[in-house]
Amino acid sequence: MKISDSEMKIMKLIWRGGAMTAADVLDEAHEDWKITTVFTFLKRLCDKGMLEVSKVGKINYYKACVTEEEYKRGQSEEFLNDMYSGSVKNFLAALYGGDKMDKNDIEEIKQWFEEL
Amino acid sequence: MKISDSEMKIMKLIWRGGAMTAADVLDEAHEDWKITTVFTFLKRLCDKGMLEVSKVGKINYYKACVTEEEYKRGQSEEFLNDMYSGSVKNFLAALYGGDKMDKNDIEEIKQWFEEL
DNA sequence: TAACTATACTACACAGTGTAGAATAACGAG
DNA sequence: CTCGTTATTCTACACTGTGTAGTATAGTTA
Repeated sequence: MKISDSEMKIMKLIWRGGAMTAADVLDEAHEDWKITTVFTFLKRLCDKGMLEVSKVGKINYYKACVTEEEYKRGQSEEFLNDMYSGSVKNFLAALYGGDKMDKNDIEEIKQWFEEL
Repeated sequence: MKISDSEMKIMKLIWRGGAMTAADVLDEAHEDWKITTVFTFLKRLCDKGMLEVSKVGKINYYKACVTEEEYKRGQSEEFLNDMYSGSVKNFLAALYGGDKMDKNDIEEIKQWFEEL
């Protein structure tokens, strides 16, 4: 499920800080948003299956349904499928042609593989 | 530069087949497009810097300005930056947590690294 | 019971995309 | 030289996603 930049910003807050109210999000986002704008984003994130609400009294707490790791993994798999027929190796080979992986990166990755 | 699904379909045709006319694209795409629709897509691809036109007589030939490898690499780097602060290692580690990389994939990649 | 607060609902503008009709330009046939 | 044909450009419209927020509502409290 794709989310927009603003939605991502909110997800990051909630992933790092746990369940939050709309007011909390407004406080922590440091964006020039109205509270109603925040509610719109939160609602859309619920619709997209990223958040769920629990009401405590009249207060809505929004908490993540999907972890950051799950989300990123999902996005990564989708990207690999779209772009490289799902092949991690092809992806690495493509990057190797550019300047995205230098000697250091490669050493680091090799080492990481050794440790598996 | 991001391109849409239809635009991507056209780029793939041109990447694989070399410079083409709008009519060629229409023929090869096997989509239910009108010729004017094809011209719209081709124009947008030119505007996005993906194609360039050379006129031979009254006929436009559209050829790629960006190779498939360049495009994919660009997309991949953008993805890595957005999602994993540019770190290939973090990307691999994230996939490792899922089912995207099995033993075979890992062996394959290890081997690829050895050969570098 | 009137104001306040938290939330939900509705709305609008702007960009990107898919779609294509209408206008135009250039060329060849008569 | 004029007209139809062909290749191309221009213009337009609908639909979706996104950012943005005013307005309505319901529950709470002074």
